[in-house]
Amino acid sequence: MTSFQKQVYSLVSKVPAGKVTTYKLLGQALDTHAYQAIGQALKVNPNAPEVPCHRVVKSNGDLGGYSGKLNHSKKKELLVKEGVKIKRNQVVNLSESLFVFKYPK
DNA sequence: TACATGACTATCC
DNA sequence: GGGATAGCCATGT
Repeated sequence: MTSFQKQVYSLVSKVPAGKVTTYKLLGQALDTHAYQAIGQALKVNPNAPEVPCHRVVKSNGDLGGYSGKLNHSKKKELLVKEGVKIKRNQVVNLSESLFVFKYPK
């Protein structure tokens, strides 16, 4: 496990239930632009329950691939149950459900 | 070391 | 609003 992944997992695990974050925000929190690398870190996520990767969406509110192309549509319903409104693989009130990291900088 | 890949983002049409 | 293109960074071969 790389230190980069640790940072990603650490941040994602900080996202409270009913909230979501974006790859871009994570990038900001990590002070990097490795959005894709973040996605990859999550896809090889060894700590599935610890790291709620289903709470990470794309910057435009789209769910991305973790529950879209992949057969994980159940996670979408889980988000809805947690309070996040989802409409056709996309977060409805992104601004409302968006969790912003208060990172030092 | 160099090239290819991807759960992305921003921009242009 | 939707599709195509280019730029990004971390990983794996």
